[in-house]
Amino acid sequence: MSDPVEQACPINPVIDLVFSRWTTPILWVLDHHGRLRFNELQRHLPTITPKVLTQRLRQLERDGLVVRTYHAEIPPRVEYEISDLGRTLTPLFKAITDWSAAHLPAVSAARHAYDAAREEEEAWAQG
Amino acid sequence: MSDPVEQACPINPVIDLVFSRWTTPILWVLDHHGRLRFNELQRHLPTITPKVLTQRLRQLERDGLVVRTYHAEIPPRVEYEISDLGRTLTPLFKAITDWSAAHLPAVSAARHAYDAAREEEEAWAQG
DNA sequence: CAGGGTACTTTCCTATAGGAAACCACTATA
DNA sequence: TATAGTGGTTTCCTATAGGAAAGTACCCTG
Repeated sequence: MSDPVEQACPINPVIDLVFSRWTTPILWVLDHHGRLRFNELQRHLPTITPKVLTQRLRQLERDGLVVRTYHAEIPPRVEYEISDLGRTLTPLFKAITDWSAAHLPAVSAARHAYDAAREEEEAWAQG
Repeated sequence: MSDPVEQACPINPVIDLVFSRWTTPILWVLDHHGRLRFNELQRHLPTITPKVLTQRLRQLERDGLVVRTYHAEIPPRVEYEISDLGRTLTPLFKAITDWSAAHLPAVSAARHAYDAAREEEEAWAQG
């Protein structure tokens, strides 16, 4: 509570936790496909590198959002799945996708309007 | 839709929009204090630099989440307020703070457990 | 005439995240 | 014998975000 930013905005800690780069895609995939092995996950996230995938999975495991199961077979097999705690995020994700469906077009329109206005200003300044 | 990551996770565009660094604190402050001037905003976000504040405000304005009103007085006066579109995020923010209140302690506990397990492993490997 | 307030902009610097590519030990398969 | 597949690790490199500090143009106040 000593951090004034967190004092001003209680959402911040959740952002670091859930909405940092690659964490939501990983959770999303695990939430929709069940337990997956490392390479299966990689196939679902085609542009992620193994290094970063490992990093994010470790972080998610440490935060209790993902469960890692190591099978000491030959060859070794590792499975990742979303935890019960991770599953409590599902309604949040739904709320976000709903907002997205409802309001992203408006954002897009706002951007176009803003850019058009700026262009007009520039043309006016020149002509 | 050509980006495979966005295909895998419809939440991603919203993250770029709303949950990138400083944007939620700014929206949060504007949502709770109404229209504010540049320096007032700065006072509410004590650690933000003017450069970054300007950058984020421009971005939020472009995305239609914040309205900037310029008063051509002397000295000039500028006011920022959350837009109607920005206000549609309020229930989302509430959902996130609710989740935070309910589940952040579990995350914290998971971290401690993970760290403790790692320490134990190391001690076992050494002794 | 110095100093302060407004809303920024500009310059410079640095820390870090993240990507590319190679590597690792092991085994089954061809 | 060579190749592929397992789940990563290691090294190196770079782009960019973001911070610090100073500057800007204008005016008012003392």
